[in-house]
Amino acid sequence: MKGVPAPTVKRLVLYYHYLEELIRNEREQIISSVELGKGVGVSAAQVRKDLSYFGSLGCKGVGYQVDILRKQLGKIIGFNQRWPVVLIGAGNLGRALVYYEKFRELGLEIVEIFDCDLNKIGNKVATIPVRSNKEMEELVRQKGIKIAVIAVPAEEAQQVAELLVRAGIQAIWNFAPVHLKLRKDIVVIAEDLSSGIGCLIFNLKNII
Amino acid sequence: MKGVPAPTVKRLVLYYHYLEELIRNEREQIISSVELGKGVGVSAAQVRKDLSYFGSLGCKGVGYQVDILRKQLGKIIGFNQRWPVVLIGAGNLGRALVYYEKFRELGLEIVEIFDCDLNKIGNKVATIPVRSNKEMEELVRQKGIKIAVIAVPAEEAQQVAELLVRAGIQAIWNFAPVHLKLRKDIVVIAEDLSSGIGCLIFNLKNII
DNA sequence: TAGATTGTTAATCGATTAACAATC
DNA sequence: TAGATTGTTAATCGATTAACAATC
Repeated sequence: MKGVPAPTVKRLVLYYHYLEELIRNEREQIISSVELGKGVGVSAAQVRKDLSYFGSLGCKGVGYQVDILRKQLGKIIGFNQRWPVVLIGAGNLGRALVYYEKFRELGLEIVEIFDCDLNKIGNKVATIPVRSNKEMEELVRQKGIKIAVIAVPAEEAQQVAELLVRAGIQAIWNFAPVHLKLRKDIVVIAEDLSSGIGCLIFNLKNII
Repeated sequence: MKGVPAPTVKRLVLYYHYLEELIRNEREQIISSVELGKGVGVSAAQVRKDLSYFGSLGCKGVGYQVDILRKQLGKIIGFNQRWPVVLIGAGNLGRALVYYEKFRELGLEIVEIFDCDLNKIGNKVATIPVRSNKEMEELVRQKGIKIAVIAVPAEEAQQVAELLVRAGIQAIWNFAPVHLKLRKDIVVIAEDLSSGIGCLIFNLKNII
């Protein structure tokens, strides 16, 4: 699965959601690249190209079978497995993520929460106790957890990330607006909300 | 400001944050494109190219003056103004956004919250009362608000968006994992967290 | 003057789009 | 068979990188 462009992976998720919605609403059994493209705001050629990275998922002259394609995309992306996850940072954002339903539906399950704030340690978020960062390394290693979510302030993110990598974490979903300097083989997804704010304001300013 | 690539705008925000951090830590007064690039994980050529869209912000043979560049970027992006914002959806994600400090620091201020859930209407989030969606159109129009944040379930997003546009909203920050079909002149920033999850899992699966 | 670094142009790279043969 | 639609190749487009003249 090397050689798949990053934008393609993002769109696979959009296709997946759209197909899910079709299934929920019991719409058509078959969908064409034109319809799927319209549904997610992408050209039909783009849809076909994206899907073609993973083999022949459709049927020439017919289209794609909705339920099968959904299942295949789930498998391709990895939504079909359960991934235990640690969350670092039990602030507002971190707590919201714990309660975020979609998270679990897609296979990510927060199983441990860590924070360095003594006022938060010992509290529970939903059913999960907030533990001290000092316990993190041992627990992550012991449970063999591979994925971490960083929801700490920008100043702490790099330090926390290094600790996570030392503990054996291989993929990080980073909500702090900083570039993490880590080993090349660590997967880092930057989910910086302020870049979204920036694009929003910039574009608005320039149409008004 | 037309012709600026979208990836460039995202990076401007990174530069802005990095410069802020330098200022907070009272580091150097001057920074080169090489250093700035290293700081945010981008090539020096990329930094210079990005900045060059907005004129000559540096000094040949010297570099960029940190505090001045920060201020200029703030102005270019639009972080120097205050933008009143409405939030639709007072669920976990919506409430977290209300408490999200960065938000206000960058100029976005949530001034109204709407929801269609009778159990939520009338409650307060921080100091802001949750109102019925039915009051939205009038209040948005009356206050002349231009920016909305959609934090409702996927099924409701399109409908809410149409209502917002009717009320005069010009830019939407959309957290629902759906493509909004709206007039071309409406700015829509898709902040779909599940696409982040997808990229994370996909990439992890393919290195293991 | 010598060294450093910008701003910009040209070259490269990669992603998107268009077109069409294959085939249901 | 005629119509529809995929999968794929080639053409286009746009963004990134490399190179270098300008200049502090």
